[in-house]
Amino acid sequence: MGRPRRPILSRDGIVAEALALVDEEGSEALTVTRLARRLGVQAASLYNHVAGREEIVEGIRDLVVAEMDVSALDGQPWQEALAVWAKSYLAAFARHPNTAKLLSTTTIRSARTLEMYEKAVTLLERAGWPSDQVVAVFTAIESFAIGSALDLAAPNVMIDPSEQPVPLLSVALKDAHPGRAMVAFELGLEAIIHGLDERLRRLC
Amino acid sequence: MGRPRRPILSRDGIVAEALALVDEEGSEALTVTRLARRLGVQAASLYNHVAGREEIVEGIRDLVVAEMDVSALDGQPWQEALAVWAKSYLAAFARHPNTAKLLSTTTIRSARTLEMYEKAVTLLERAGWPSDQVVAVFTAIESFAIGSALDLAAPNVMIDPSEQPVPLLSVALKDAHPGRAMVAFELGLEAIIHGLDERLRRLC
DNA sequence: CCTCCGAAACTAAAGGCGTTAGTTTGTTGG
DNA sequence: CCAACAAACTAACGCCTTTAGTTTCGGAGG
Repeated sequence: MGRPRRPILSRDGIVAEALALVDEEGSEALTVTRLARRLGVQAASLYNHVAGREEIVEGIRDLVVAEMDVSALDGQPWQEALAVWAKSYLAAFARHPNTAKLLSTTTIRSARTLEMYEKAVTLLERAGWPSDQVVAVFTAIESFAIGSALDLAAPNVMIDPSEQPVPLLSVALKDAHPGRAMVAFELGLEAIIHGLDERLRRLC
Repeated sequence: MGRPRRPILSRDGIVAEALALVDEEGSEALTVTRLARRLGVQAASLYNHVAGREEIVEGIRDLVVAEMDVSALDGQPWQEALAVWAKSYLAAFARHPNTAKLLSTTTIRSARTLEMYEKAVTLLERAGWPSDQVVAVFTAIESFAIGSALDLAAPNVMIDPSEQPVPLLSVALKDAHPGRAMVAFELGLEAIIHGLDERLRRLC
């Protein structure tokens, strides 16, 4: 016991291991105790490097957002730029599906995330969207992306045969392949951007 | 102690109180212990009526879904039907914003929810959507609605002045009124349904 | 070289969580 | 009237997050 010859822990190492833990065992597995066990250390030791569990979660957000193609938001035209960005958004969550639940509701403080929002606002303003609609447009796309990310990780619907029957649904879900969430996302993304495009044209 | 003269608990009463608890104190407040305290009872007593915490959550889903206008899915045309339904979907979550986080990821077993899905599938098949796209279309709309519901309950973005500045974002968020999530939803819903409409017309 | 300080691990503990097992007591059908 | 059952209870287990105080190591100043 006592201080080790070489430090075992670091903030970045803790966050990275936390992401690995969530990837491998799900979001409920992210407890300080289990994380510490993986790191070969007592739970209390983490508090020398991190203020608490919440800071770890926010660190995970930063790692996931880092995998998104934020530079796509510099591109032209805005429809294509948003589409590329949104796809990279979902792709990041597809690589870390279990993080979606963890990140969907907590307060956003991550600098990288704010930077991403700033770029999106810039893009839409430049494209000619009225200032009072810019946030709504971006929010709509991100809400769709978050919802799709959750769907990606969602357990399958359970149909209870003792309840009233749902024949069409049963058939429709029968040939549900993995990747069905991805297909729905691509379809919806195309539709929403198409619809937004038309709205902007009507405004001019 | 011992059996009371008149029963204090019931499955429905427990679930109703759980929804009230989540409404008033947030989704993290939904613990068996705190729920029992509100009901004036020991935690273990709930297990006489309910298999566990998960069943309570699924009961909450049933109550929230019951507030949605499922009958709208019987309407015509499909664009209007889906729009009315989706608005009632979000309205239900607007009345119970804290439930969104609770319900966004758990396995769906609620009979009312399955019934709703069945109606949606029926609607879209009748409207002429190809069978292999029906689930994707509906999933896209529901993902958007879920994402918007989460946004409704999300705490505000925190901008840390010590980090790099985000000028446009700061301005854009400055005049963010309550109801901004609702505005983004209406805008996105119109866009996505418009886009889907066009896709269906191209298919025919 | 020694001492002292801060860093980084530790142990111990408080207080909350979900859940199970077994107990007590009130109600009711035979 | 009493047996069976229902619905509360207490006690306990093994988790959880976090705080407080302790031990040991490395390095900087004398």
